[in-house]
Formats: sequence, C-alpha cells, structure tokens
Amino acid sequence: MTVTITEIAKAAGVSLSSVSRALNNSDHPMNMETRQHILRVANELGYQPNLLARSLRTDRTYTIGIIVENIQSPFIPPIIRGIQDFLKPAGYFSTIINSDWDPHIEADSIQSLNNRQIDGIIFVETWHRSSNAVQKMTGKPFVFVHRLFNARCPNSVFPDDYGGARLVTNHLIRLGHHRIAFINGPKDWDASRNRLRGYQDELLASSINIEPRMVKTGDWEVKGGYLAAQKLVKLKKLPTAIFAANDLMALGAVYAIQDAGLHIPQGVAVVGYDNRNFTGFVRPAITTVTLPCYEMGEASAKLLLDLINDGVKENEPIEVKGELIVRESCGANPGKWQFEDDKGSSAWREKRKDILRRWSESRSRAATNDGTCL
Amino acid sequence: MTVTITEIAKAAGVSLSSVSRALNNSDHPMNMETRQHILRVANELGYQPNLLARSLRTDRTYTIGIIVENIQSPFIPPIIRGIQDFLKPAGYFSTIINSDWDPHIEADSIQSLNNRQIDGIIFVETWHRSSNAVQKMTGKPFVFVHRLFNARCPNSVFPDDYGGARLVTNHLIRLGHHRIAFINGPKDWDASRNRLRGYQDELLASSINIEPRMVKTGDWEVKGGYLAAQKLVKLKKLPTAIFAANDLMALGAVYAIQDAGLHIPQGVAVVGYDNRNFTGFVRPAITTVTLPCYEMGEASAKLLLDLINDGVKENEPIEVKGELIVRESCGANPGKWQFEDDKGSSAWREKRKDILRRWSESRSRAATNDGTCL
DNA sequence: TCTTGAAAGGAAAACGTTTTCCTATATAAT
DNA sequence: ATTATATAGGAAAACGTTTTCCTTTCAAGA
Repeated sequence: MTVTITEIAKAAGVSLSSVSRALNNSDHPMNMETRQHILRVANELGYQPNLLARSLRTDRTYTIGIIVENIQSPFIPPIIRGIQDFLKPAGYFSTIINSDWDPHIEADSIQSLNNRQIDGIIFVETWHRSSNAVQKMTGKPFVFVHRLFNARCPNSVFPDDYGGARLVTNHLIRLGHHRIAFINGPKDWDASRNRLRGYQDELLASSINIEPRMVKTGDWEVKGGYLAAQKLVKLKKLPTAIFAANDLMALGAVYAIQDAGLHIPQGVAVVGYDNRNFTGFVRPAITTVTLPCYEMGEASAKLLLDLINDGVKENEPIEVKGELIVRESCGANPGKWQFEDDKGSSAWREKRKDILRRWSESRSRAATNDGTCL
Repeated sequence: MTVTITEIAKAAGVSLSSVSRALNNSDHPMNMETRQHILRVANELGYQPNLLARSLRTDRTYTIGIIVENIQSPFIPPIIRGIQDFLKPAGYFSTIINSDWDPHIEADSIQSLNNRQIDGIIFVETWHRSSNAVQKMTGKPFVFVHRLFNARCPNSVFPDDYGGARLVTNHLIRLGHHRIAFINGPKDWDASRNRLRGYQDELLASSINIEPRMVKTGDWEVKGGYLAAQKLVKLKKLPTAIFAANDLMALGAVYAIQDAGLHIPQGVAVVGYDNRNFTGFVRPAITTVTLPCYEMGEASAKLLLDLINDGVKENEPIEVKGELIVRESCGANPGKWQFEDDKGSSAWREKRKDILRRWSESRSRAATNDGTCL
C-alpha cells in the first residue's frame, strides 16, 4: 500500500542504499544520472518518507515539546505562535502539553516527551522546581520562557518588565505628569517587583519624589485595580496619572475614576501594562506597554535550536523589550480615536475573505472539484 | 546509556520476547513470577520505552494532529484544550499546526503529519476544500470542528448557533421586550445566517412582527456594531433591545447607545453572542450566549477516538449547544453587579499560589532540593 | 606496468521495539 | 501408554529507514 524505499529500489533497479543516498543528498559520491533517475521514480511512485523509521536511526525527531501552564491563558498562544513560526522553516513540529502548574503533571509530561524522543523542550511559565531537576529528567536541551517570574536560569527568556515600566512612566512624565500613582500586582511576583522598580527609578531619574501612599497593591484583576484606584482618588492630593501594573487593573482604575466623577485622561490619566486585546476597544482605549510574548517565543525557539544543533550548554538569559502603545487613556492622543479591531479575530477574517474569493473563482473556472462540503 | 529492552533481557536472564510480553501485559501465557521479576528488573534499571520504535511496529503513534486556523484566534485555545483534556487519559499527544487559512500550508501540514504517522487529524476552523479532498491526502481518520461556517460534513462538530440565538432572543422577550433589533455578521457567514434564523423564529414563535429595518449588518468588530447601532438608535420607533450576533458588535452597540445619550439596559437592552472574556468585565457587563468551544473540542476528540479505534467511517455531524449567560446589559440583573475576573488569567494564579505555598513548605521542611533557580 | 585512490554502488548491520513462529515441557484426555 | 492441549519461553523476522562496511571499476600517478 504505502510505498517504501525498498519499492523504489526495486522499481529503479538499484540498491536500498542508493535510494536512501539519493533522497537525502548524501555526501557519498554518486552518479548524477542515477540520482535523478531514483528521484524521478520516487516521485512517480508518490513516495512519502516514514519519519518514524528515519528518527529511529538518526535520533532526531524534528519535534519539540512545549509545556505550558495552560493554553487558555491569554499570553500563552502568542508565545506558542512565536515558537512555531520560528521553528517551522527548520522543519520542526511541536507537541503542546498543559501542566496546569502541577509538578507531577509536568514530570509525567517530560517523561512522555522523552519517550517520544523529542529533540528538546520549551517550558512556558511552567512550574519547574529547578533547572537541575529538569536536567536530571531529560537528557535533551531545554529552555524556559518566563512571564511573571524571572528566575534567571541559563537558557531562559523573559520580558524586560523593568524597562517597560520605565518606558511608560517616562511617557507620563513627558506628558507633564508629576504626581503619578502606581497600582502594583501582588508582592510575591517578580513582575510586580520589577515593574515597581522601573516606576521608581524613572521617577528618580526625573527627580520626582516617590510617595509611598501613591503605591497600592492589587490582585492583577479588574477588581483589585478598582479598589486600589478608589483609594488613590480619595487622596487629598490627587494623582494626575495612574500607572497600573497590568491592563486588567488599569481597566479597574478607569472604572473607579469614572465612578468618582472624574474624566480620563483630563482628570486622571491611566496607563496599563501587557497590551491585552481589550485595551484597543475599551473606552477609553488604554495606553500600555506590550508584553512581547510573540518575540519571547521566537527567542526561546532560536535558543533551543542552537542548543540542539551546536550542543552549547549554557547561554545567558535573554531579556526581551516591550513597546509603548499610545492610545487614549494617557491623554497623548486627544480627539479622534477609533477603536481597534480585535487582534486575533480580525486578521484571519480578512484572510478568509480573500481565500473565499479565490476559491469561488477557481470553482467557476473549473468544475473539477468535488466540493460537496463547502 | 539509555536502557533498552535488550539490557533488561540480559539482566533478567530471559529473552527479548519475554521482556516485551511482560512490559505490555501481553495475552501470551506467562509465568507470574518471571513477569514480576522482569518488571522489577526493568524498574531497577529505570527503563523508559522508546515509543518511536514501538510505533514502527504497531503502526500507532498515539499522536494526533490538530490543524487550526491560527492559535492566536480567541476561540481556538479552548477548543484545543477541550481536545487535549479528552485525549490525555487515552494517552494521546497532539501536534498543533497553524494553517493561516492557506490551502497550501494546510496540504503541506497534512502531508507532514502523515509522514510522522499520526493516528488522526482534527481540523479546527481550517480551510479545507472538501472532505473528499482531505480523504485523498490522508488515509487516517479526521474530524472537522467548525465555528463560523457549518458545512455539515460527516464527522464534524459545530455550534448550535440557531438554538443559541433563539435562547437569547427568548430571554429578551421574557424580559418584556417586543421591539428587538438584530445586528448581524456579514451575510456570507453561516453563523450569521443561523443566528438570524434563530432570532426570527423566536420572534415568530411569540407572534412578534419581524421588521426588516430592525435588522442591520455588521462586520463582527466593535466598529461595525457601533455603526449599525447608530442607525438603530435613530429609528423613529426605538428598539427596546438590541441583539448583536457577536460580543464585539454588542460592545460597539453599547458605545453607540451611550453616545446617543441613552442608558443600558434601561433605555435599550443589549445582548451579544460568544461569551468572550471581556463581556464579564466591561461596563455594563454583557449578557450573551456561550460559543461552546471547549465542549466542541471534547466532542471532536471523542469522535476522532471512535474513528481511530472502531474504524467507523461516517458519523452524523454533532451540534453543541451554548448556554445563556445573564449579566447586566439585558436588564435582568439590576443592581449589584461585580465585574468578573478574567477567565483564563485568574484560575491559574490561584493554582500557582497554592503550589507556591506547598513548595515553600516542603522547602523549609527538607533542604534536600537543589533549588538554585526559583 | 603497477600502485594508489577516488567514484560508484551494493550487502548487511543497526536503531528498539513487537510479533510470528517454533520448541519444550507439563498436564489432561483418550 | 499414547496423543492432544495448554503453558512457557526462546529465535528470528519484521517495521522503514540510515549508515557502515565492503567490492568493483576506472583514471591518475609512479
């Protein structure tokens, strides 16, 4: 049924070895004509290699594992996409597993991946006890992508939260703000610590006093941002701007400010962090800093590929910078704001439209298709 | 280095065949003690099976391919998660590929998956010319998951858009609304057609006139909803409720209504469709119907597994029902609304907290770990 | 003319399993 | 006592490749 290398050999009147050599452009010297002949025969027979069998010999599956916290988390898909886009040209596929932050699930997953002889693993925001612990479990290369805690292991990628916080704080300062409040995430998160440091250092750099009462702690959710901003808005000396450590809390702050009868950005400006999809179509649209998920994915894939190919053992951790996205809520963009399309939803709809058109064209041109089902 | 079945055989003083039989609980009769002995030896040596080699013989990889439009699309991850959660207990892994709606990429992907000898494919909202065309490319079982166009192929899963539309329309009617407008998606989408039918049929069922001027067409985005609602709000006889065919347009409608100086839900009630994450923390929170992505994923995985195991060829398409989610914008929930946490973000944070706690406990209890890196 | 070496290709081992045969023993049935 | 059958286990083939090793041919260099 399925055509194997043996059948090609038979059909072409050569040996197994020659077929293999022809198909793989082997170094072994080989007559150009026989090679062509073999390839032609292979093509005619519609040969498709059995990658399993190949891997058994070569010890390379061209498959990596991606262990993620949960694929439903908002930041995970762009990271995965970054990884896959980078890996695809190299011929790699990826198997994705949810760890749900469970060390046992994670350990099992590593083992399963190993049994499938994958070439490497990327851990995305997963619960790993330590680099060494993972090392013991798998002989294969692996890389960490951290989002909210930046354990600086070798071979890891993480966002420049500190720089991003400075970026957006600086933006506020340059808009003339001097009384800038900060709503932080829970204290035990590295992201919280680093974004706070960025905020503080940028204030210092502009010789602005850091007032402790201007710093509140939230819970990363809308509600926490709301409660924190409620307090800030009651301060005798009102802040003129609020920087929330993520977009959800920024949105909460927006609500609290509005509930206090103030306007955004005229009364109080608001900025967030992460560049979540809703920031572009919420009212007012929220100025923010991107969490460069896609780019982190790319970087981690590149790192892993290097490890796989060159066998390098320890690379410096890689820090990826975010980008300032100026929208309405900071006041830099007065007037004619148009809500953005939902990133993710819109792009492919366009694409689909295009394909649909071409498809119906080709359909009317030739009636060769069997289009029973759409 | 890696321990193989051969080494177990040597160490246990038995043949290869016996080891294999012991490890696989084979039917072949076998002395209980030798089996135990072999298993013990395997365990001591830390044996891990090479699944590649096994698959070469068994023709089963316990890996399926999931070809998705784009993993960054908002509806894709929950579908994937549904698939994976269903497949995991059966020992299946999945390889995910983005087709970007490109027939060539899709064809290539199918081929690559085939070469890796996967056991089956789930197509999620992907551009496939037809069931037959795919059939020709792969000998393996496959299943379709449709979200926005419901070509009713055999072995496919799709949402009950019609029923969902009736559900939410009925909800409005029971709240006392008689003048209900509808903002539809582009006409060439099946989802648009079915949601429109549901809306109309439900009105008819309650003997409410269908007024063509009450039906507008949008673009699935906030902007389209806004523009459509702007027109609706200018009607001489104002609708008392607007049903938008998706949540983004519902949000746009909310903005247009607010801009017209009307209140939601008192002036005009609004409902959406899909239950996107933002509907729970936007103001007002939007009443909607779930697009049952997770459940569709589960259903498709179940279907595929049946196909793989029983070799059944054609199953009836499966329709998955959505659920009404009542929030603020319809008016049924007056007063004390609390914005919801972001689904996806919040759940795992809790989990992480819990793990962190247990981890630090065990850390203080025993200092055996090597926790250099977090 | 002889040796050396490159070019070309075939035979067979190897990868780590499962599975098909086959053999030997012990037990049951005749 | 002989035959049939179940139990237990080993030898070897098989899965589809790649790769090592070997052989043959032929041209170049001495």
